[in-house]
Amino acid sequence: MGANRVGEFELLVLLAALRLGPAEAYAVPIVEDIEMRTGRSVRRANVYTTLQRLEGKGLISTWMGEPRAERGGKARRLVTVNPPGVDAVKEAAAEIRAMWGGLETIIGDIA
Amino acid sequence: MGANRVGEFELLVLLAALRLGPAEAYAVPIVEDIEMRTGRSVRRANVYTTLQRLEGKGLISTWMGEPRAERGGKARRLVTVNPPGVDAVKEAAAEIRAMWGGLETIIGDIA
DNA sequence: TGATTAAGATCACAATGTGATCTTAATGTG
DNA sequence: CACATTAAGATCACATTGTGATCTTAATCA
Repeated sequence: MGANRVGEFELLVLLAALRLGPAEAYAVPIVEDIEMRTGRSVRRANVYTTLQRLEGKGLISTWMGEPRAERGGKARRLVTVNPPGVDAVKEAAAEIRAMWGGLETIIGDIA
Repeated sequence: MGANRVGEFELLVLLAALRLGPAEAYAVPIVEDIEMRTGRSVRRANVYTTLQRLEGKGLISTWMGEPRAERGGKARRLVTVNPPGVDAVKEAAAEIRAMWGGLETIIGDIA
């Protein structure tokens, strides 16, 4: 427990991968998901770096998909979140819940 | 907007300082607050490091309190969260809400 | 054949996280 | 009075994570 704490951006990538699902999770839509939801700008390169680190920790697995018959239809590196990755996400959720508790009145419009 | 993104641990320290309030926020209870709520173990030294960095960014201000007539009653370095610090916390809250939205069914027991 | 497009990849450096270690200033005690 | 004890503050180095610059590859289109 707690052995797999992830960084802030790593968590965003895990969440995007979970939302997209194994058939659709690869760097480009991961970038789009994070950008659209948070409004911040994300480099594809940084997603690759992070995917490599997450895979190194065993939190995700990746594999190359099939090339597609479209312009620029290069094979995609698809992503699936492994059970330890899901655990890390759940632990992050628990931590967030614990730390934000009771602050609504102090900060205002958290909820 | 978005200019003051804080790291994961920096955010935990800001939240603890907000919860404790200016009269009670100094390193020792900040450590206790984070440990009790998250269950993770926190070094006082790391809180000092983080307080220095947060103060460097202008997100908090600190000052030395009065020594107390108790054993080990050394002056405490008290902490107050400045308006930019509150903004950073609100931005973090917004980001969390945006990124976690719609994942309840996928992950299970988030809420 | 060369342009265009979608996608993948490496690298270096910056920012943040974290453990080891030490110091200081107060009171208690033999 | 000297020394122990306690609460608190501080510095440092190193590990981990975040991020921009830059380049490559593989597909179709003109």
